[in-house]
Amino acid sequence: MKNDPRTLGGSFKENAPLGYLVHEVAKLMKRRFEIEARAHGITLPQWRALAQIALRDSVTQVALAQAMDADPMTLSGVLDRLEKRGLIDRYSDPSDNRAKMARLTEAGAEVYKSAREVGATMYLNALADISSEDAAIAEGVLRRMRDKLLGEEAEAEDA
Amino acid sequence: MKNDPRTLGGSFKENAPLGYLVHEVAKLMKRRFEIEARAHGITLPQWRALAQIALRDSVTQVALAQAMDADPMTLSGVLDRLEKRGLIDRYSDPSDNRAKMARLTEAGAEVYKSAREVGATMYLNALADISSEDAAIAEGVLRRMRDKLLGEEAEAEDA
DNA sequence: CAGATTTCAGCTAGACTGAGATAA
DNA sequence: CTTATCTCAGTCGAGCTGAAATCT
Repeated sequence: MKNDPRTLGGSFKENAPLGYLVHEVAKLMKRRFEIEARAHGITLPQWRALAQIALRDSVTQVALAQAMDADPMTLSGVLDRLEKRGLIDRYSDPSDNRAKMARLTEAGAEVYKSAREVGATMYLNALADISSEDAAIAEGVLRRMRDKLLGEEAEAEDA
Repeated sequence: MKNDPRTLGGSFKENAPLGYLVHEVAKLMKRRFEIEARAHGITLPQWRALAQIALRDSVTQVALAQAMDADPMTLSGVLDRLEKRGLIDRYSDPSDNRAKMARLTEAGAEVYKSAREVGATMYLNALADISSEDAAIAEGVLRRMRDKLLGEEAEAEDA
């Protein structure tokens, strides 16, 4: 037993504001996903990379890093691990020898597929008994929060 | 420039589902908070620990770990860093010599206060131009997702 | 005795920074 | 020459595991 959610019960947990809830839900989803995906030896960032590659068939690392909102060096590490496990394949961009492209191997495509099922199952389960209207509103709220935060980041960079 | 959100524009970002959005917003809030809080040399988990201690005046590490949904060993590390920075103080529970209690030092209380302002500002800013009705619905949705995920975790432990 | 609480030692993946090679 | 792309080397905080010390 790593942590028993059944013995929590405090006033704080019940009154947690949106910011905390976002954090908590993200943490729980990450943990849950990684437990399920452990059989394939992949983590959430690794799965996100696989998904983005699958979505685009083949990408440069710059594009991948942007899509995943990750540091280029961080991404390099993630791809190293995926490559070592034989899930992806790196080759230099024929139109730009500086750039490297990443694509899924067959094994990678399989892992991606089963991990996607794991993720989808968890996701649908978490959303069960939530009306699609409410889900849509929540989605809109989060989207606006994201855009606001992204905007602030852009501003900070200009300074 | 670590990452430029202004050059993203892809179909995925615009259609990201709730699960992804939760993850993205959590990541952005974490990053933003840590940039602002760097002056005090604290991270998000450290701030969360400070907040939970402040909220309760003094706590055992077991209780803290539960409140933060963290591993006891992970928490021990977080507290080590806070103690080394002189922000908290550890002493053994007079009623149980195995347990150690943590409480804020004066410096810790100050850091907590200013970090709370940073967090609150960021939070209010992110929620600007979102109606309180929508925010309440989003809160409810996230709360249900959290409870569902917690429930699944409890089930998994029983197996 | 069993069980709770903390910590030690050690591991991993991720997120950074600064610097450098290489190519556009 | 300047800029972009990736990687090396190194650091850090976080999150684990297994095992031990200590106390109830």
